[in-house]
Amino acid sequence: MGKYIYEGVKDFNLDHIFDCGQCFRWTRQEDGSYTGIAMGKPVNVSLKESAGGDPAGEADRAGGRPGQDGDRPRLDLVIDNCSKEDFETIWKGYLDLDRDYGKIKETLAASDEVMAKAISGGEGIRILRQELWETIVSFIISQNNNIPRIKGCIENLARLFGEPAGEYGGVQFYNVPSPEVMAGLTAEDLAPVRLGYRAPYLVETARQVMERGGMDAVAAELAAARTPEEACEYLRGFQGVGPKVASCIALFGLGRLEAFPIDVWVRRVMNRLYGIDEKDIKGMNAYAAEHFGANGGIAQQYLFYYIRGLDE
DNA sequence: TCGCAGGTGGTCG
DNA sequence: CGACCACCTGCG
Repeated sequence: MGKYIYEGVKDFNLDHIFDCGQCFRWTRQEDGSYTGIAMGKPVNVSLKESAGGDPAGEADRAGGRPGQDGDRPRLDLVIDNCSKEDFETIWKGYLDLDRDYGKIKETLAASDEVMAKAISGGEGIRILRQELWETIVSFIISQNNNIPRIKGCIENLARLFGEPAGEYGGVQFYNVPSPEVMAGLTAEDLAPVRLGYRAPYLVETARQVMERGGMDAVAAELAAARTPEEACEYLRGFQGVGPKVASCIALFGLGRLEAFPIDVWVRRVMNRLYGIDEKDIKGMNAYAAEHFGANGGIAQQYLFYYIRGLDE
């Protein structure tokens, strides 16, 4: 399979998207592209600048007017190992390409001065629309853990217990094992994955999914939830899923863009930039609901990327 | 060595 | 309820 090229992509930065903690199965290559797997398809994603002078993103960052092309530089998105059909059915949705992030950024920046600054640090973020089960597994693993180890655990889990998903660049890829498979395992079986105390959480959650009729049934119940709070309440019924993990699943696995996951980084940034007490989770949720509204999850990503940039 | 890393579950008061 | 605290593991 060859390359698929999506011409004229805007508000799209590979590092902002794949290195902001929302996903764990993508690896940065030496050339700045990312190789990874989603929906059982391994691909490489890169950007190519077509003719034009200015550095990418400047026009948008300064509050550029959408709809005006002018002599703005054009950026093409290149997906290698991707057919036109795969692009239409998988990657367009996964990469959230149909959403107008320029407009969202304008809205967020207009209502909040701090956010205007945060956006300029991660202006190319997009919320990936990830698979539900993989998102549940990933964020249960993420608790009290660091990103390199989270990635390692997920790779181990896929390699040792998942189905082969084809090869790319000389590397064999594997899918995260299904709830059916994981429900049949024990925490002991999972020892080589090095999940620590999270292993029994995953096994129990897989069993709970099966008890509820499998992943499709769970997804249907979650789709019926009117609000992200309702979805989170349901998700918190799973072992190892607390408020933060539930919120991440709602945002990244269900596409509930209002969800506003509050982790240690967001707590820090909300305290440092808005003066809200670090323990006042309720206050932070209220602030997000009022100022960020339907775009809470996207705002959270800008804040997250921003504070990480400040600390590094 | 010991603390810490994108929290959660269990136990108290 | 809200405030603690242990917890697998690997790294600095």
